[in-house]
Amino acid sequence: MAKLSADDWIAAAAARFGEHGADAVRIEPLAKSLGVSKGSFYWHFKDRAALLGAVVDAWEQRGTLEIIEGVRAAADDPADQLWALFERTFGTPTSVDMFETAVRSWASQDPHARKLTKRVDRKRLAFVAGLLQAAGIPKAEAKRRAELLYCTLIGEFLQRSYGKQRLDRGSLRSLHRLLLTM
Amino acid sequence: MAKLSADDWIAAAAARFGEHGADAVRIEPLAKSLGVSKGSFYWHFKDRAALLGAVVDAWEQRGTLEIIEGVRAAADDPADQLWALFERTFGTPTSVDMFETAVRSWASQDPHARKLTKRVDRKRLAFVAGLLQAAGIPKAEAKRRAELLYCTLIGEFLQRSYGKQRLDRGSLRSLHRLLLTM
DNA sequence: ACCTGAACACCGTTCAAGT
DNA sequence: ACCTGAACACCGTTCAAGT
Repeated sequence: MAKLSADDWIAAAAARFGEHGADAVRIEPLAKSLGVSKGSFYWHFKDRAALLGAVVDAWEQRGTLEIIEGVRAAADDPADQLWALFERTFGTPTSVDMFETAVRSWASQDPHARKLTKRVDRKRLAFVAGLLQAAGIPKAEAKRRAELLYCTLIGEFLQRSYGKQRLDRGSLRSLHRLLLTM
Repeated sequence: MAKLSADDWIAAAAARFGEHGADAVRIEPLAKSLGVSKGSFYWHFKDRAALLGAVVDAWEQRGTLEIIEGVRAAADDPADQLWALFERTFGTPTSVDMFETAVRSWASQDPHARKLTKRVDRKRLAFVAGLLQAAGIPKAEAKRRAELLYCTLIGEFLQRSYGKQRLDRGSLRSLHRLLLTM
């Protein structure tokens, strides 16, 4: 039997976290699925909170930059970039948006997740506001619309977690048009 | 010592549910705070799931109609009604919007909460779509905008739970204007 | 460096017994 | 009709001991 690393625990925990929330991350079942005793967990982590902390840390890494880079590469025109952003966010796979929702629920309970989530939100908001400005919306209004758009996305994620259908192409087109209205 | 009714348990559970989510609703601490043994809980409810079921049932009663009535009474002009709706939803007290978020997280885990939340969402969406139609937006577009608005509200609630500032008057005004754009 | 096994605390659930 | 107290299972956490 190969020995486990902290990363093995984080990967297993992240899977459960994304599917069923922070609460479904339990040491004993995790240990069983990894084929070790639950006691061995405490060699890798101080406690359950430390494991959850590592899970959200890993999310911050990949959650912020990937999409931004993708959007920049996809188009030059700001209106097209906004559409590319829609495709990458509203069109994200279920596993990703479940994770987004799980972090936010957890952020309401846990100070570390809270600080980290706010940082992620701030970066994304700045990016979207910049994009709207580039499309000709005045700065103050661009900030407001960025915040509205971000709320819409987060709300869509949460509602999908209990079975709402994705926003269809028509709704996204309406949103695109409204956000760029002068 | 006065004996307890099922409603006493529901009230105590609803308070914890709204503040810290379904997960914070634990029988033993609840029993302690009510001054009885945890065993007595099982005279009133089949199990923990039944208690949570009763908590969300109570929410459905008051969560759907109160606001709709209030909005209808507040104004006659559809645009003014939309604004009255904003005040009653984006301006809701923290306890209410925490509860809204908690139900939705719970709905992703629990079939009963899921069915019930979808029913509540459907009723509210129909009301908002009707309101936008009355304001002159064509039916199909009114539906799309209602869904977008509802996403925005739910997203705002979730983000507030981890400390985001409320949308300010300026943002709400922008949203109001965009939703009524022809 | 990584793991086991036993121990203890906390909480969900059951149930026989109490008033 | 409503509650207690003891019992058991499950899981978080600790720790001495193993390799």
